[in-house]
Amino acid sequence: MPEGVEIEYYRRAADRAIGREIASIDASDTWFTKEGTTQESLDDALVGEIVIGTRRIGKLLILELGNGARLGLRFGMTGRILVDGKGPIEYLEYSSKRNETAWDRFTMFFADGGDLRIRDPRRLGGVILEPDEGALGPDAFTVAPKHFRTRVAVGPVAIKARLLDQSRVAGIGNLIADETLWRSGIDPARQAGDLSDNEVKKLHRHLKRVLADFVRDGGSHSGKLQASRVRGGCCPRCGQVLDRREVGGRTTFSCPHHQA
DNA sequence: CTCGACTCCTGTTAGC
DNA sequence: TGCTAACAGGAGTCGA
Repeated sequence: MPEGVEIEYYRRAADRAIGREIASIDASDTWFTKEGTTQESLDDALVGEIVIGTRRIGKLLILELGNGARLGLRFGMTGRILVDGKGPIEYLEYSSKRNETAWDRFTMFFADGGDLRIRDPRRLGGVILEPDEGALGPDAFTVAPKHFRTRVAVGPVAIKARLLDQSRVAGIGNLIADETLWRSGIDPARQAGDLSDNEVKKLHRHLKRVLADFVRDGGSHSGKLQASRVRGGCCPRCGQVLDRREVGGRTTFSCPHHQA
């Protein structure tokens, strides 16, 4: 469930790596290194270098190194970041509440004795040297209304599927999408291109509010809809039993009464 | 190019 | 009690 909101927390945590020298890398889980990245390529590019910055595009966290190298970190659905043993999030919705060092899939050891690691029970995350940032759309936190309209509100695809498409706008996951559509009063299955100008504006406005609320309240599980995202759950606004469907390949909850 | 269907990963939980 | 099957969702691949 880490969505753009959680990755922003992770990025802030990763800021604690800035200024520190990388002594060694453990990328021995070869499933976790993606797109040709290997233990050897990481050793060559990173060991002895200093972390000089962090960035985030959608759900992709990027560490910038003194030699110009970039390291991309992905967290899948259950991945957490730990810096010097501490993480910004204790446990994730839909993930284990246990903490097992066996779930550490990637570790960056610093010369000062600390480390940065990804703890991911389900191994859906990954590590990519020089990730392709061009494949991602503009970040959901900063996307302008104009870009939101031209990239998202087009075509016959369900609006929810569009919101989840990282190449359109990056950072929206299942919970942010459901909460935003619920607040906007828009049915997730509506064709993206059929939304009125007013609905598109409303959607964009609510997206920004949802992101701000989720950052303030602790994560993507902190929405008003979240407690009702269970079979038989009722709409917090009108009390109707929520629809549970699959839209855009994801479990989707929506109110049959006020989302049209 | 677009888009739905399928696949991957594995801990948790519902149900028999 | 112990087992199995369904479920969770991010993201890549494939074929129409």
